[in-house]
Amino acid sequence: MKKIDILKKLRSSGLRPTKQRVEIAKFLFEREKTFHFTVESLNKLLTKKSISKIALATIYNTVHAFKAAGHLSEVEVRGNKTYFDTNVSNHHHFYDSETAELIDIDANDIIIQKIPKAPNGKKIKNVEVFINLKN
Amino acid sequence: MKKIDILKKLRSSGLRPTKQRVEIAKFLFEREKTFHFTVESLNKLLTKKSISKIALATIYNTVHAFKAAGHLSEVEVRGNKTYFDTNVSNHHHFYDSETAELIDIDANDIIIQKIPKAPNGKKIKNVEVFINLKN
DNA sequence: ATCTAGTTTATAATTGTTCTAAAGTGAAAA
DNA sequence: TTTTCACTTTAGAACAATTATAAACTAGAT
Ligand SMILES: [Mn+2]
Ligand SMILES: [Mn+2]
Ligand SMILES: [Zn+2]
Ligand SMILES: [Zn+2]
Repeated sequence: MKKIDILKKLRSSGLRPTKQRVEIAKFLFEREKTFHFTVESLNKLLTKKSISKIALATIYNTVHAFKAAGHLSEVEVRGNKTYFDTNVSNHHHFYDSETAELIDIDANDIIIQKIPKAPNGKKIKNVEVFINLKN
Repeated sequence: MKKIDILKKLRSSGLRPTKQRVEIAKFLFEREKTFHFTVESLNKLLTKKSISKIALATIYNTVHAFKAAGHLSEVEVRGNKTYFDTNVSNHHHFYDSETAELIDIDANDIIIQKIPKAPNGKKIKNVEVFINLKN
């Protein structure tokens, strides 16, 4: 992902491209593979990597803005930390509880044959499959 | 579920059947349908229902003991509260984010036709399907 | 009845997250 | 340029969920 795309991504989220936001955005989006993270882990990685320290509140704010703009999604994982995902397409996950690591599964790699109908007046918004792993 | 079963359930968990634990256990297990709850919601319901007040720490302790003994399971729901489930069999859920309500789906009501193989050396422990609802 | 390990409880501590309000910054107007 | 002002960052406070602590309190064995 190019620098110009990072700036586009920020502006399209209604975010001014400040030093901190650019740094966060580059860290999140300039990579080949999906990145799954918690705010805590992101903060640690950013602290390790960058010269300038970014306040935790700024990381929360920026991550939430990206989520609101649809550039990040939230993944549910047991425990009380919130996991985010740079893959915003409809997909599924393996979860390795040993390493607390998520692995993407492409939506096409899981086919559900039979599914119950939604209850009284409700509709199905989406279906998430979560595959727990063991050794 | 009979009183005798409640006592059995407690003893089988290595828990002495104290007044508080019996009260919690009866509230959780003496019902027809699955019960999904958070510690907060359970605490409110118990406070409303029973004469004696049970300390929050006791509720946490008891719920965790039941979970450890396999009498309760944990369900992952977006947000930072932990959800518990009296249904400990392998099953799936509808989730209505409007009402923050979980609805059980029998394991047999979902058939997965295609599933990717587990990564390097890992095995599949279980598969959880989470169906988000909308209106 | 006595003893003891297990239990309950109020409260403190910890953890993850959100809020606040003061200081900082930058693009555009004057 | 300087000024302006809305937007940002930040440290720390506040808040919410959970876990730890340690003193008072049983239940059940002796
Ligand atoms: Mn979670
Ligand atoms: Mn959760
Ligand atoms: Zn993912
Ligand atoms: Zn359930």
